[in-house]
Amino acid sequence: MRDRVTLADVAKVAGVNPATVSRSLNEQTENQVNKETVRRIRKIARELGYTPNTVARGLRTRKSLTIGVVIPDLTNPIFPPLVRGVDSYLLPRGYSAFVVNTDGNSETENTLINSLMERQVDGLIIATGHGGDEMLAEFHKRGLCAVMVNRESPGAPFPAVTGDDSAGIGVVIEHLAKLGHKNVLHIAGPAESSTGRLRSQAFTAQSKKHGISGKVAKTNFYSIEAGQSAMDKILENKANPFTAVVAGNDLLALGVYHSIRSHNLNIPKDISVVGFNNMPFTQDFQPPMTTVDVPHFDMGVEAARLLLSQFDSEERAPIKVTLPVSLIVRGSTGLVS
Amino acid sequence: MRDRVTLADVAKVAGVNPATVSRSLNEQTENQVNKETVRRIRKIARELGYTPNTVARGLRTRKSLTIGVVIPDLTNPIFPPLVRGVDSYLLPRGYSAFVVNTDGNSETENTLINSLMERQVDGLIIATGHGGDEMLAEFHKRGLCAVMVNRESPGAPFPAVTGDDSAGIGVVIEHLAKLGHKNVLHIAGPAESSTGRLRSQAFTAQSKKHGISGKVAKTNFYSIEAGQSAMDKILENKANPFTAVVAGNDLLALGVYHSIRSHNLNIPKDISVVGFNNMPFTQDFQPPMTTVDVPHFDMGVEAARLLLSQFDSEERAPIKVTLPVSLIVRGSTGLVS
DNA sequence: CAGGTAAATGCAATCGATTGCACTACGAAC
DNA sequence: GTTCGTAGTGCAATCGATTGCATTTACCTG
Repeated sequence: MRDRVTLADVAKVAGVNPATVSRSLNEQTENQVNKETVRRIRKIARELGYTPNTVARGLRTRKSLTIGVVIPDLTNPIFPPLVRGVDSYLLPRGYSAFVVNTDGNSETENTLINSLMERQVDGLIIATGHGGDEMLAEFHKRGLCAVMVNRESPGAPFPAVTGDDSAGIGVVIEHLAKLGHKNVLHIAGPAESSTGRLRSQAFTAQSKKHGISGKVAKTNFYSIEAGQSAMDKILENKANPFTAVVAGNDLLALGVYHSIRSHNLNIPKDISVVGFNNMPFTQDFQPPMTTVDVPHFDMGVEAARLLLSQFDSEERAPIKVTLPVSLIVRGSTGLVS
Repeated sequence: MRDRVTLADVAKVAGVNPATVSRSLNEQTENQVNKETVRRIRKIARELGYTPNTVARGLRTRKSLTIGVVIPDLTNPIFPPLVRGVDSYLLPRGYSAFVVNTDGNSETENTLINSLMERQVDGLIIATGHGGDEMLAEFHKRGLCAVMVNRESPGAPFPAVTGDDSAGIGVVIEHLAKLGHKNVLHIAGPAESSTGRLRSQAFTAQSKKHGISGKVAKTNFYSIEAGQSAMDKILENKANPFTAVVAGNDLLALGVYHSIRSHNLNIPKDISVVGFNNMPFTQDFQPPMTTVDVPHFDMGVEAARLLLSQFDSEERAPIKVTLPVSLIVRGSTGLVS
């Protein structure tokens, strides 16, 4: 793209100083310029096809109007809605989002965050579950603006937006208790992720509260494969008394589906299964999945809102926003036979 | 983020000119500087925590190392793999991707592409199905680098990467013919999209070739809702002779699932259904969906590769890359009863 | 009519990095 | 002992827009 029209080009045609053009085109400063001149300059700018150079502006103003969004993996279907939520708040306000994928690798995460800083992002929205806590603390000291989403940040007092994991697990256990389940298995998400830990803790606490015998199996990733292999291991042990499985998220739950199916067992007749997130397509699985709806789009909106609100205010309180979740009962849970 | 370390800061500490620091830190120019000096300066830069300012560099070099990726909607599960493919090629080469969503709205598309241009993207990867052809032609004249993916661009001779739509529909029809289907319905994607048109044309041609009576129903969007309502309308007409439905993509096919189910019919016993794309989770639907696998990740890689290759070479030939597709037979297609 | 005020515009520095050109040494060649 | 080449650095312009300050012009007031 060559021969771009610059402020100076417009100024030359209009016979004025570039400064005047700059002021005329900016709504904040146009009142410093004669109304008639503004009209004339705007017209010329339009005719010449002038487009401001955001890069040059960013250099001078020290604002890039760009936000970095750090997620583990875009192909996990909970993230696209979250990103869209972020976008929906940022775009009308002149901001754009840079989305990067860490694949759960904290080294990759460091590299990518650094690359985002080099690109002068004004702030970060971080949705990765684990890693980089010491780096975040370092960044916080240096005055970086960031908001955590779907996670906490023990080391750095950034604001955080999360779903109500604890309450979500609560309604799940309550639901299973009502159906008569006494022995429930939790396929927990990775312990390095705060959602993994929180849901696991809540599971143990709530089980006890409802007089349910709750056991926990661990996984290293939030993925279908991890869920399947964890469940496979459980089912190999013939003498398992479980009548229901609470998975750390929907992907793990889907892995559990695969495992149960491959062992010629029936959901929910033999084993009930519950997911977490209500990601797209869970209602189309066989059977439709009972899960906990988490408002990911809204989480994105809220995170973006919090981040931008930090730019104005000097104080940076470690605000915590917890969004309500709700149980979606479908066909994967049933009465104990 | 205040108090960033700049080249000048490093230069002051090292007691040299900023130019020398710049040359020392750049692999292309470091041989212009004394080896010992380079070593010293690099050490100081590291100790001070210097990070280059990509914005400033971009202003001077007229390269942003940024690529704009224009897609209709990130929540359509075929796009995350495509974006990841683009990323996987760009990142190791120092580029980053700006992803924007147009929601199939060509006015939004214009706005967003303009915003990307203002941000000085070095090139564009465009995956939106329709709209903006005259704008693309204009951009092409002005020397913009772009690659179309999953679509053609009649108005502008940009390179394009697509799946082999025609061959895909071919194997689908062949498959259905073998199963004995004589009356097949095509729920076509929007006519404004090149995939919609191509698949529809291929359907008509291939049906004729195999002696199948092929009818076409149109939709305005690639969405579950559009597929469902289109199929609802068909099924209201009691006297329909169709034994199989070929949907324009998997989302439309899923809508067809919903419609068929709500009419208390069975897939594939009453009606066979075929999708297109093999998007994630199609194998987990009830029944698992027969569909055409399109290598979206590879399409992203290929698009990125083509785009970057344009930067070097002066000539910009309208290359067309067609990636092979393959039929994935699952449970949603069966013999005619 | 002098003096003051405000509106409108120009001037020039600035943001941070890159790069063509000029300059200084130093060693080699004649 | 000049002259020349070359390696190593410095100087200063540049990218395009923004903005504090200076300057001009016009108008108003006493």
